[in-house]
Amino acid sequence: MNMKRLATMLGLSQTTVSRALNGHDDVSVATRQRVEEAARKLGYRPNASARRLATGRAGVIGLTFAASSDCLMNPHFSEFLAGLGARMLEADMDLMLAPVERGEEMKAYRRLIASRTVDALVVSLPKEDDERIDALNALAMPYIVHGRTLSADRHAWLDIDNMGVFQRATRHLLDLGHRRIGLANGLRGFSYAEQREKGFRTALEERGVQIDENLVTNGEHTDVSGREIATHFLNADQPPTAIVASSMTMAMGILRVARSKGLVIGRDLSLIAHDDVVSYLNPHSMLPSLTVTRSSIREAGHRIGELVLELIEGRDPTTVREVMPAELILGDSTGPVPR
Amino acid sequence: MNMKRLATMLGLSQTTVSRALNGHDDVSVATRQRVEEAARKLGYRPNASARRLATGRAGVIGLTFAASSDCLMNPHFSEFLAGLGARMLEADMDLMLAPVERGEEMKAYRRLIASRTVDALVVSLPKEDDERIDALNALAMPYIVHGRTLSADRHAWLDIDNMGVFQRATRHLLDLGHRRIGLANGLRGFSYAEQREKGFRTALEERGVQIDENLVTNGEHTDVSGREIATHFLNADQPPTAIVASSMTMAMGILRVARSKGLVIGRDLSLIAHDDVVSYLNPHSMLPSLTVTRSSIREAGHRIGELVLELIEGRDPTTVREVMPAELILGDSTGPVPR
DNA sequence: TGAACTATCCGAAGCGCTTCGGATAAAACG
DNA sequence: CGTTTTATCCGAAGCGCTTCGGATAGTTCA
Repeated sequence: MNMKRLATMLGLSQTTVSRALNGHDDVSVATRQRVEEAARKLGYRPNASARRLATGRAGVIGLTFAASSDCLMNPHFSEFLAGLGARMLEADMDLMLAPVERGEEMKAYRRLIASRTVDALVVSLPKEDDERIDALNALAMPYIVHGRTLSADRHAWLDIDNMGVFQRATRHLLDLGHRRIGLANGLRGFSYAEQREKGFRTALEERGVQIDENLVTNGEHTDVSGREIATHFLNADQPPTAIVASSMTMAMGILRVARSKGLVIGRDLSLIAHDDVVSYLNPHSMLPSLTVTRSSIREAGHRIGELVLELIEGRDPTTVREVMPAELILGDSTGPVPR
Repeated sequence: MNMKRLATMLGLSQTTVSRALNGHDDVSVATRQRVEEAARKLGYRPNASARRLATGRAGVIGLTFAASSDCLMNPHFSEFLAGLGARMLEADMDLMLAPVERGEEMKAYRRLIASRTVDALVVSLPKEDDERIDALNALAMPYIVHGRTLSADRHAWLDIDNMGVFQRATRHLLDLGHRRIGLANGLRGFSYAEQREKGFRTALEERGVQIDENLVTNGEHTDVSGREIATHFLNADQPPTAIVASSMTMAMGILRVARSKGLVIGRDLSLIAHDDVVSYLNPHSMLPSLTVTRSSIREAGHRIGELVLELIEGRDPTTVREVMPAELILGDSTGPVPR
């Protein structure tokens, strides 16, 4: 069933049918209803390719995902997607997922853009100095970055205040008297991790606490990585009395190692983790309940959907700069420094 | 840059350019090279919509994902996607993710089909008697089910032997002398969960062990759910001496509760979990290392990609029936029944 | 009452690609 | 040497939609 047939069946021109279905105002109410009813009854759906070809709009936004192993973002990816997808659903748009090899994102972006498959892109996991920005800016395709680069004034972005939130977390530990604090951060290079480290360092510096570089570590957001780091920390000559972790999965690994060493969390060792609010990793279900810095990655996805729609409508990308709130929520995993 | 311009620049007809680029054999090697070179140099990419309109093929396969909260499949979803995506990448095809409200999948399928956005669909999480099968069979669109329904002869599918593998796991526990065995299964209704329960029951029945219905439970694949079930089990008058769990996340919850009750896993309580090989949930990194039934959901995704391509090529769907291997891997979480 | 609007509708071109059915010239054949 | 083949190439139609620029008839206005 295509528009031509529908039109002849109705005794109307294709033009009128098209305009009726698309809500133009030069068609009478009566005919519009007649057309809409017939379309529904006959199950008519415009051919997406034809419409795209004619309008130049795709009704699709694109994002890449690493088809090869992708430990880092996996647990967060689907949460983000769920939020983004919810918003796209409301707007009757689709998500195109382009699988890519790590670091080959631009290839996929170019393909999606050149083949006019998408109306906009969502760029994930930016580095501080991400080469994608320049490349995309040269390409005349709206895009928004989840996170931000050092040249955030040159692209649309939505982020959380990674630096601020880790600074707050570290300060909290300092307030409790801790002086030897370890950082179990995400992988080096990614903007969020660099910002978090900066927050961590700033908090220590502003209190005049000497930073032990052995206590500043990076790893994947996995429990394995958390265990490695915790082992490294706790076997040191002067183990830290508190740890700030970049993800719940890392925190789980840390908890396990601490427990196996007979340490009581919240007394012998304090722990704060960042919680992206992944539904199946609940800090309250941990023992003890974790003190976390929390910001819902799903909500971020939803909001990014909103913004990307505005970008498609022509909003100036450089005006799109949003910081999602992140809060420090106290649990039982932090306590005063043991004497 | 479009094909017309490219053709005139080369002094060729559009036809020849098209045929050269698409590898037809009625164009000389010399011209083909000339065309390919020019296309590369000028960054020409065929407009996807136009090609789709002309060929009727979309170069896209579609799948739905629940935009609302979706605890059950979240952790497995991106793994599956990664496998599927890897295969699609090789074939230069894209994935269209249609966000849907739970249970509204058919709406999305119809939209994707009617608008000719996709060449095939991947159906996830089937129920035993899934209404999508009949609906899709009426729709003349190739699709493959990840899992299978009770009428598996009416659709293409790829699955693991859920029944067999849970039967094996249960038998193993019986061999170790356990008689009170609990099942922490996934949500009722889903085919995989029903099959697993069937395997569990069959193993017990074939040894003449009376089944205590209080020990047959269902829940989401989360650690919270695992904790609830474990609490329920271990507070009972006659707690089970062994548990079979449907996912690693559930197992984590169970471990935690057992530990908090002072039970030593592998001695006081045996535990087997199903492991979909999600990269950030590694049974070896657990303490103790878990005995698991293992089958990589990522590989399943990859294989499904392969099969869906064959379906698009016209392979008879009823000949597509594959069982992925699943193995029982012994760890330290299972041991002889305590006397 | 004739001119100027207004409300509705339509013809036809065009989006960028593929492909059917030739056309042309060179090569092979008897 | 005339006729088939073969190797290359091309014109034009068509995929299903949108939209520009009218066309028609009914209304309104001076």
